[in-house]
Amino acid sequence: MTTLTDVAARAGVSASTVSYVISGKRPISQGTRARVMRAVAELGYHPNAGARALASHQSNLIAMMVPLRSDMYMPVMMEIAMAVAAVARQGGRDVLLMTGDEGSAGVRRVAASGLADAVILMDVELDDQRIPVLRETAIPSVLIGRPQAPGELTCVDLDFGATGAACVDHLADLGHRRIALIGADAGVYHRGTGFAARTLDGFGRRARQRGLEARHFPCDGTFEGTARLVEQILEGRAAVTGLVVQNENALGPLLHLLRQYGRAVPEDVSVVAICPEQLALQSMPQLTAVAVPVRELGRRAVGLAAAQLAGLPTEGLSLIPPRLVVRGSTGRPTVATPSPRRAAPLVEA
Amino acid sequence: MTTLTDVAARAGVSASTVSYVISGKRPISQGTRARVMRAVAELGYHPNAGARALASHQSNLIAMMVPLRSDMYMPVMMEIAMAVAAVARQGGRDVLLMTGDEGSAGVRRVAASGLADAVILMDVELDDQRIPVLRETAIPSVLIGRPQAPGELTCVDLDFGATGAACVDHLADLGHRRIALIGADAGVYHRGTGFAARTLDGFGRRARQRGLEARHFPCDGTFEGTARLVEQILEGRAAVTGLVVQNENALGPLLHLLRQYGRAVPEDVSVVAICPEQLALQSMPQLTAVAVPVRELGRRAVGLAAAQLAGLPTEGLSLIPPRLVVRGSTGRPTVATPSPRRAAPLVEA
DNA sequence: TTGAAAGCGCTAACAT
DNA sequence: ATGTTAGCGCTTTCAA
Repeated sequence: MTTLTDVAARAGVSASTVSYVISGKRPISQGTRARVMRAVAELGYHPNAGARALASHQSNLIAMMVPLRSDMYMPVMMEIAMAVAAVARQGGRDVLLMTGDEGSAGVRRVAASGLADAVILMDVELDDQRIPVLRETAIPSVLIGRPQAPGELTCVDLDFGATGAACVDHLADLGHRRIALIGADAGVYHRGTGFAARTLDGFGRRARQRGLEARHFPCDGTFEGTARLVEQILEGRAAVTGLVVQNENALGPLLHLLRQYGRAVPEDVSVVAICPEQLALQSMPQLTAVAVPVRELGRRAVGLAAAQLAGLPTEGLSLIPPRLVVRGSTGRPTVATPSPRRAAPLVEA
Repeated sequence: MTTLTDVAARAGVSASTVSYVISGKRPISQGTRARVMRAVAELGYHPNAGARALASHQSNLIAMMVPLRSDMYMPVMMEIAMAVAAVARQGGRDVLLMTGDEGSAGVRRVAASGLADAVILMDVELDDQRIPVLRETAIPSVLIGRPQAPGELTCVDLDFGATGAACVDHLADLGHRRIALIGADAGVYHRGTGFAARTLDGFGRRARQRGLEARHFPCDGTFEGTARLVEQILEGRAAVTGLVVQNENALGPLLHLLRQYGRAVPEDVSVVAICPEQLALQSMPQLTAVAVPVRELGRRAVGLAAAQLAGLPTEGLSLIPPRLVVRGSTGRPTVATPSPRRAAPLVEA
C-alpha cells in the first residue's frame, strides 16, 4: 500500500509538500509539483480516505436517504439518486446510500460519527422526524420535498402549484371549459407529502381565474377505483373534456378505460399528466405532461449541499419551475361544449 | 464532539476498555460494561468513522456500482440497490453509491484509497473492463450478472437458462404446441450481458425436449418493431399460441397489439413474461411471469461480500432458481392446434 | 517555497 | 479483566 511518505521519498520532498501539491492549498514551484505528480502517477498513489477524514474532519461523503417504500415512483427515486451520485463525484465527493427506514437515528449516526459531511433527504414528509435531528446536529442538509415547517432548512422541489396551473393553462388555451384533476389517493391529501395539496391549489386557483369548471377526484390508483372515477367523469351532458392526472398508477387503467368507453385521446378527451418522463413516453398516445425534473433536483440538491459545506448561506426553498411538454394526448375539444358563453382563447398546440 | 476518551473518563475506565466494550473483541466484566454503555448513551457517543477506518484498516463501507444507463430496467436496479443497502446495514456496514460511468478507475480509486472494503458490481458486461481491476487490487467483490470469464470471481445471478426452460414447461403443461420467445434487441444477443443468450438457450433446449415448435424473435422494444413481430407471429395457420416475453419495453405494445388484432389473452394467446414483478402486476391481465428476484440478488450479494470480508471462500457462481408465478395471462389453448400428433400432457393451471 | 512535527480518534498489540 | 502505548496516514500549524 502506497502512502504519502512513499511518494515524498520518491519525489525527494517532504510529506507535507506532497500533501500541499495534492490539495493545492499552498503555492508550489513548478519543478516540485512536476516531480511529485510524477511520483504519484508512478506509484499509483491514492490518498487514504480514513486518514484524510480523520485529519481534516471532512469525509467528502454526502449521505442520501432514500425511502424504502414511498408514495413516489421508484424510477424517479433512482434517477434522482443517480444524478446526485454523478454530480457529487464531479465535486470530488462520494455518496452514501441510506434507506429511509433508518430514520432519525440514521441521520444522527452519520452526523455524529463524521461519516458524512452533509445529508440529502428524499421524500420528506410534512412532519418528518428526521428534521429535528438536522437542527440538533447542525449538519449541512438539503431536503428534496417540503416539510411543514422548513424554517431555515434548505429545500428543493418542483413547483407543484405552478405545475397545476400550467396544466390548466394548457387545457384552457386549447379551448377546454370543463376539466378535472385526477389526483393522489385521498389519504395523501391528509397525511401526504404536500405536493398533492399544492398541485390541487394551483389547479383550482388557475381554473377559477380562467373561468373553467373544474373538479377534483382523489384516486387510489387501482383499476376498480379508477373505473369508478371514469364513470363519474364521463357521464352526463356536462362531461369533462380535459383531464389532469397526477397519479402514476392510475394512468394505465385510465387510458385503458377511456378506450373501453369509446373515448379517443385526444379527440374526445385530452389528458395532461404529471408523471415521470418515461411513463409519459411509453404510454399510447405519448402524454402531454409535466415531468418530475429528476436530474435538476439531484443537481440542485448537491449544489446546495456543496454551498453549505463551503460556508455559504442557502436557506430557503429552491423551486423548480414546471416544464410542460406537449405530446399526443391533448388537443382541442372537438365536441362543442354546451353553451359556451364566450369562446376560450385558442392557441396552436 | 464526543470521543472515546470522553466516554472513558465518564465511565472511569481506560480508552481501550471502551473500545473493547464497543467492539466486543475481548471479555469485559458485567459492571464495567454497564458503566461504559451508560456513559456511551449519556454522551450520545458515536465512534468517529475516519479514525476507526484508519486504525482498523476497515471502512465498513461496501461500494456498489450501478449503471447510469443500462439494458436493465431502472426500477430493478433501484430495488436491488435498496436491498443491498438494507442488508448491508444489518451487518453494520454502509453502502457507497457509485455510477457505472466511473468505470475501472472508480473501482481502483475506492480500493486503493481504502474507501470501501468490498465492491458490488451491477449489470456486468460479458467483457467488463472493471474485472481486471478487481483482480489487481484483490478487493473482495461480488458481480451481479455474469462476465465472460468469471474465473475465481464471485457472481450472483438469476438462472436464466432454467428460467427459459420453466417458461416452456409452463406453456407445454398447458397444452401449447407452438410457442415463441420475444427477446431482447438483436444487438443484445451479440454484445449483450449474456442473460439473453442463456434464456434463449434454456428456452430452445427445453422446447426441443418437449417436442414443441419454438421460434425466436429478437425485438427492439419499440411499438413499430413489436408490431412487425406480432404480424409474423400471428399470421398463417400454424400460428403461435404461447409467447414468452423477455423485453420490458415490448410488453406494453405487445398486449396492446394483441388486443387490436382481436386476440384475447389468455384465450387466444398465452403470455409468459420475464420481467420485474411490478410490471407483471400492473399489466392487464396480470402476467404469468418469472420475476427478477431483486431482493434475493441484493441479499446474496451482500452476504457473499461479507463472507469474503470474513475470509471465507465464496468463489464461483451463485445461481438463483426461477420462480414462475401463474397469473391471468396464461391458459390452455382453446383453438385446437392443427394436427397435434399426440396430445400434450395437460396439467391444472 | 519548503520542512518538521504535532495531532486527528481509534485499534490492537503488549503488559499486568 | 483491564490499562498502557504505539501507531494508522494524513492535514496543518509553526518555523525557516
